[in-house]
Amino acid sequence: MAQAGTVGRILDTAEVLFAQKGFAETSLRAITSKAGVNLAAVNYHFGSKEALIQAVFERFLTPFSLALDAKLVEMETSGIPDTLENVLGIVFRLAMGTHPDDPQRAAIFFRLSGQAYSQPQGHLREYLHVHYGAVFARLQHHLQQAVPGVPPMELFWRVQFSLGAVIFTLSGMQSLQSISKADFNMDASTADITRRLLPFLVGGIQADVSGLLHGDSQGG
Amino acid sequence: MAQAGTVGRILDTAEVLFAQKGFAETSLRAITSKAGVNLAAVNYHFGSKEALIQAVFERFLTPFSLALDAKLVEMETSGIPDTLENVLGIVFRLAMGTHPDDPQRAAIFFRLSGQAYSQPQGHLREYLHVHYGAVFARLQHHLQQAVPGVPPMELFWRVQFSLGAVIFTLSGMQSLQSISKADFNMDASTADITRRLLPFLVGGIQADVSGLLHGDSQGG
DNA sequence: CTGTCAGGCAAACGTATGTTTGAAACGTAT
DNA sequence: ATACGTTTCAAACATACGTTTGCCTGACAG
Repeated sequence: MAQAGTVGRILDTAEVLFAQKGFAETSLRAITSKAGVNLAAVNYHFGSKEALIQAVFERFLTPFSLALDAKLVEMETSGIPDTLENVLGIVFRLAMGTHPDDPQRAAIFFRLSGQAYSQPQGHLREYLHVHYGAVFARLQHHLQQAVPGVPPMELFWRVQFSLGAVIFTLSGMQSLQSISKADFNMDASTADITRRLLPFLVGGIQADVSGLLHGDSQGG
Repeated sequence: MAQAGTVGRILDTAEVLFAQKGFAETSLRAITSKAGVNLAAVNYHFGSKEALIQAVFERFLTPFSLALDAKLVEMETSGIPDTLENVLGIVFRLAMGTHPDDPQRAAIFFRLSGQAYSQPQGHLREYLHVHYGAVFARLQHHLQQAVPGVPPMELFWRVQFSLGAVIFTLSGMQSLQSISKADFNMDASTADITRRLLPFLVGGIQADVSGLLHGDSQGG
């Protein structure tokens, strides 16, 4: 969280604020004042606010994407079986561990992803699909190996459902924590939640496909 | 979609725009111009933008909440067993059917819920918890009957995961549809997705709880 | 006809935002 | 020391927003 230059400080601060409050609700003035840099620095170094958002994602997703790809390849070569637990475990550990120094970084990662997907126009969504679609396809392929009984189309949607469960939960974790604390008198950390998420996702993805025998071809 | 008075037209339009673009990104000018009413009408009839948001939710959630409560009571009295399929089926059919004339209304319902939960400050979230917490508790109770083997704390989180899967997917359905169409050359309707969601959620909620034998007490 | 009042209207107000500007400060090579 | 490209800075700009204002309309009661 203590990058030297102006660019780094802007990215560090923007990343946190975007995750906390969303893109539209985070003003450049809020970023620059908290980062201790001049307001004009954003437009000078990045060009626009939208470019800054893109830069934040690039800094986040590129290392994650590369690491995930490497881990999946490593899994193939070393003959580790394609089980849901293995594949999803890789994703989770990677998301949690891209920045081991900061335990809250994983929450930021998921919250940012959630903000990106929630974007109405979907500019960012398309950007993500273009730049990181290959890794996503490889991930989906491994999941498909894990559950060959689930048609590809069905798996596609179940991955989306899983994404929703992860991102939505971790995005709203602050509020949910207060609720769970009130109802159950218990605290819950990010690691706690991800530990609970894994069996839920496994159960959902490998659920029975009876009663879904309609248009589940696997074209294109 | 064609309510008579100015108030109704504002609510109808605001509901759609809020669901499409979110609260902050939807200006009063956009609402009033699309609704064909004067800009000042919102502040005149509702007092403020935040009050309008609250009014939109109230109009949406009150009938849904009442209907859900009635359906759950009806289920108790008529002796229908508390299975996940039954309970979740009620919720889905109700969400789809609160406004049978408009098939897209269900998507709006879920998207609005997603926007509410994504709200950073959580004002709306607290409002929802206060006004509709009882129905939610009853729903959770029935789910608990369906999966007695899952500890209450675990069930609480799995319901949150399920909410995430539902809301996230249906919120981003427009973008997802284009992706699924590109990758699988298939279209997907809201009814399609909810049909796919049910087995996923059932599988996730009733998943094995082995390996989660930590602090799963059920205090307060 | 007159008075009253809720509702509708165009216009303006104050504020916050993203962006741009022009000058000052800095580092570096000549 | 001088010149030059880069970076920083305070200030302003244009725009969009939520909200408020003052006037107008139209119906209805006296």
